[in-house]
Amino acid sequence: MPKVSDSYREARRDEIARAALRCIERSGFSDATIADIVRESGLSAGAIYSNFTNKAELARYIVAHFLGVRREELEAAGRRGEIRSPRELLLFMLAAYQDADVHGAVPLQFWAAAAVDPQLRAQLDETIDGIRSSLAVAIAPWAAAQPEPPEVARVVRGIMGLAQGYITFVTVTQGVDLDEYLAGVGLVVG
Amino acid sequence: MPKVSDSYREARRDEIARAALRCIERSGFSDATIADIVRESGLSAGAIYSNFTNKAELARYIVAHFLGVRREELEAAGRRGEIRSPRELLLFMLAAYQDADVHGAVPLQFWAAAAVDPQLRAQLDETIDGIRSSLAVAIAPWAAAQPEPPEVARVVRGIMGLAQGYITFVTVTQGVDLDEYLAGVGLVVG
DNA sequence: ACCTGAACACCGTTCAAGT
DNA sequence: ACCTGAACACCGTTCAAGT
Repeated sequence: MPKVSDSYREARRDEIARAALRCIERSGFSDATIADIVRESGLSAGAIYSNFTNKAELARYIVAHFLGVRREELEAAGRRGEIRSPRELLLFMLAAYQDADVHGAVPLQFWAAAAVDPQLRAQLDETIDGIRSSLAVAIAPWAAAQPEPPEVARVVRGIMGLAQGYITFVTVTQGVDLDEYLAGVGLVVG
Repeated sequence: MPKVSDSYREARRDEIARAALRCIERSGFSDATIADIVRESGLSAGAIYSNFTNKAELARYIVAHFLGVRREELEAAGRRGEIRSPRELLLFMLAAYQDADVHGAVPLQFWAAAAVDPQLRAQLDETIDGIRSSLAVAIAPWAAAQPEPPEVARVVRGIMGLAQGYITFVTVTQGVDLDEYLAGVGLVVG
C-alpha cells in the first residue's frame, strides 16, 4: 500500500476519533450516538463504518491514541537524570490530558466502558502499561536519590492510582483542586 | 394512601432495582437494557414503567438506595466516642458495598453516568453528602485525639477520595489489594 | 477505494386492553 | 391500581449504488 493513502486513512480515522471525543465529552460514551458523531464530523454513517468496523473499535482507537501520554516528553527528563518527584509527575500527567483536549469525564467514561467490554479492557491495559513504563523511566532518578530507595513499581502504582482517583473524584465531586485532594489523602495514609 | 399498598409498591421498586443492579454489574449501565431487566426480574416492560417513569429515574432510585451507606452502622462507634482511624473507616465503607452486593464496577458505572446526566448527578451529590456527614460523625473521636487535630472535613474528603480512587483503580487495574494501593499512594503524598 | 443514505434489527417508551 | 405485550420512534449497522 502506498504511504500517502495510509497516512490519508490515518488522518480520516483521527478526524472521526476527535469528533467522537467531543461527543463523548458532552454525552458520555454510550449516549454519544453514531448519528451525533456523523453530525459532529460532517461525514456520513457509511464513512465511519468504512474507517472503523464498529463503535467498539472506534472506542479502542481512542483509548490507544488519546488516553496514552507522549512517552518521549514524559521520559526525557528521566533519561537526562533530572529528578522529578512523584507529585510533579502526577501533575505532569494531569496537565498532559488537559493539553490533549481529553477533558474531565472522558477517561472515566472509558474506564466504565472497559469494565464491561473485554476487548476495550485489553486495549486500556496496553495503553496503561505504556504510561507505567514511561513513568518508571521518569521517576528513576528521584527513586535513586531517596535515602531508602523505594521500589519503582510501587511509586508508579501510587502515581497511577492518584491520577485515576483524582480524575474520578473531580468528576463526581466538583471544585476540589489537586492540592486539597492530596492533603485529604495524606491524612488517611500518613 | 394505605400503608400496606405503599410498602408493597416499595417492595416492587426494590425488586426491580435489584434485578437492574445485577444487569448493570454484568453489562454496564447503558448496555443493561430494559429487556435485560424484564428478563432478570421476571416482570414485563409495562411493570417497570408503572413503577419508574423511565430508566433515568430507576438509576436515581438505585443511587439513592444502594450507593449510600447504612448511616446508623457507620455513626454508631463515633457516637459512643470510640476511635476509628481513617484507614479503618475506608475499609468499613468498602466492606459495606461488598455486603450490599454492590460489586466492583457498579459504582464506577454510576459515576460515569452521573457525569453526563445532571439529575443523576444531583441524586449522587445528595447520596454522597449523606455518606460524608456519617463519616464526619464516625471520624470525630479520632480527629479529637490527634496531637494536632486535623479539620474533619479534610479527613472525610481524604477517605472519600481514596474510596473512589481504589474502586476505580481496582476496576481498571485488577489484582491490587487495598494495602498495596495505599502503600503506593503513601509514597506520592508522604 | 471510499463514500452516501436508505433499510433492517433492536432498545426505550407508550398505551389500549386486561385483571 | 397495576400489569401485559404489541406498537412506535430512534440507534447501531449493513449494503446497493455512486464517485
